[in-house]
Amino acid sequence: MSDSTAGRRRQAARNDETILAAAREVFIADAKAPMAAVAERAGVGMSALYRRYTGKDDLLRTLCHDGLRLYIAEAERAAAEPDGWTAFAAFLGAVVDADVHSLTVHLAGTFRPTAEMYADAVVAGERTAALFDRVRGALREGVTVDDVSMLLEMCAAIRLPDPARTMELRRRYLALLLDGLRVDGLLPGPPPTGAEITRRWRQGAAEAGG
Amino acid sequence: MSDSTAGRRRQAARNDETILAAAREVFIADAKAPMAAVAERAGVGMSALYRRYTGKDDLLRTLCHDGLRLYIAEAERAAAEPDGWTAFAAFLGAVVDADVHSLTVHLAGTFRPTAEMYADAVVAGERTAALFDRVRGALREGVTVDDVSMLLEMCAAIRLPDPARTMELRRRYLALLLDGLRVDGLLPGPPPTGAEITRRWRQGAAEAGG
DNA sequence: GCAGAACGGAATGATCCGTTCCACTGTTAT
DNA sequence: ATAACAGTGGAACGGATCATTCCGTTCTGC
Repeated sequence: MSDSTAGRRRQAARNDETILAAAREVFIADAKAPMAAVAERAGVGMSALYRRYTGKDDLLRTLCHDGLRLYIAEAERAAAEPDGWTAFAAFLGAVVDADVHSLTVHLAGTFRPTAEMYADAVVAGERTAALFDRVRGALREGVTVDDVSMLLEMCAAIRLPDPARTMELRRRYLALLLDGLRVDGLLPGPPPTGAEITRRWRQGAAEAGG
Repeated sequence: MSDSTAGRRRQAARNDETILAAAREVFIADAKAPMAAVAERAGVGMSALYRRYTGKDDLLRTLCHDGLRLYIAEAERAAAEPDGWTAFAAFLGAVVDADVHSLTVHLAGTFRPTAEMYADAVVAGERTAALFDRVRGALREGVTVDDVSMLLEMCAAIRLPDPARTMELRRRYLALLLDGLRVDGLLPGPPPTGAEITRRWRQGAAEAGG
């Protein structure tokens, strides 16, 4: 084999990446897209998909897990930042930009999560909490780390046909939310509970709304 | 006919309301719910639905138009309030509580809108602008009325299995957003354009994200 | 009683989609 | 060379989901 540029092996290796990237794009744009859409976007046939993944579940799980790992990686990268608020804001910005939410929460519930994925979800929660603790003093009373999940959800709801414009607007409203977090005064209603947040990771959570 | 309580006519008249209410509940919970789900929720058969509406489109259009009218009604009710900020906040609260967004924006694009609906959408925009103008002075620089649509979209994204809890949390984050609107300082990125907002009312806007 | 409005719910027909299958193409090892 | 095969494209299959229609029934208004 060595390095023949157009070898079958080479093509296959390149397809590994191509397919994953195509799947990410397609499922970020529409969580319920058909497998054929992924094949078309990647410019490959169905066989190329099913040779690599045992089924749609498998592909979705992979994508979701990758998103989770990205989330953790961004949290750890941000943690290195000396200023707590900068770290917190940069982390949220990165997560919003990468549309991690569409890759994780919106895909979870579609398949049975791995034990490993569940463990990583726990880690993600811990990393978030660590960043959150560093800014707690700057935030208004009564705000909890579980509120952060909801803020991310809200940002993910901003969705326009143009991805670049979507990112721009999400940043705009993320800034608005972050400013809101530092205003004085109690917010109405109890914050979300941990159970309300993690429920999404259990299988069977029906998609609602469209 | 007159007033016999259990007459077929009476039952039919009551079904008019029952079906509409059931449809509202069902389609708020899931914009893509099947007609059978509406029938079941209403406790009627399919015939009762198709006797009243020529098809699913017709029912959806009716629901959507009702939502639009509710939006306008709430805007006009709020306009009577002497204090501008109170009016603005009360209006947004009412719209969020009624989940008007799920009834209008999320349903639009599923069918071809009536000319009358389009006209009402314009009126809705005017009423919103009128309320907005009264608070513009209190808001941070660069915020436009089109931002308001996006804030409503963000609130609508908060969605839990329990409707009461959903309302509670939406109120919480609406308060956060409103506070954020009054912080000093420019927000990043240009605000949404009117075209970006009204695009949803034209037919063919594919649902994205799930 | 009778004509028919109103109804419940099963049957229909179309569409969509995950998955499988098969013929084909280059590659590799002998 | 050439056999054996990994890798592939894309058509075909089978199940599921739905909007809509249809038919037999019930009850009202006269």
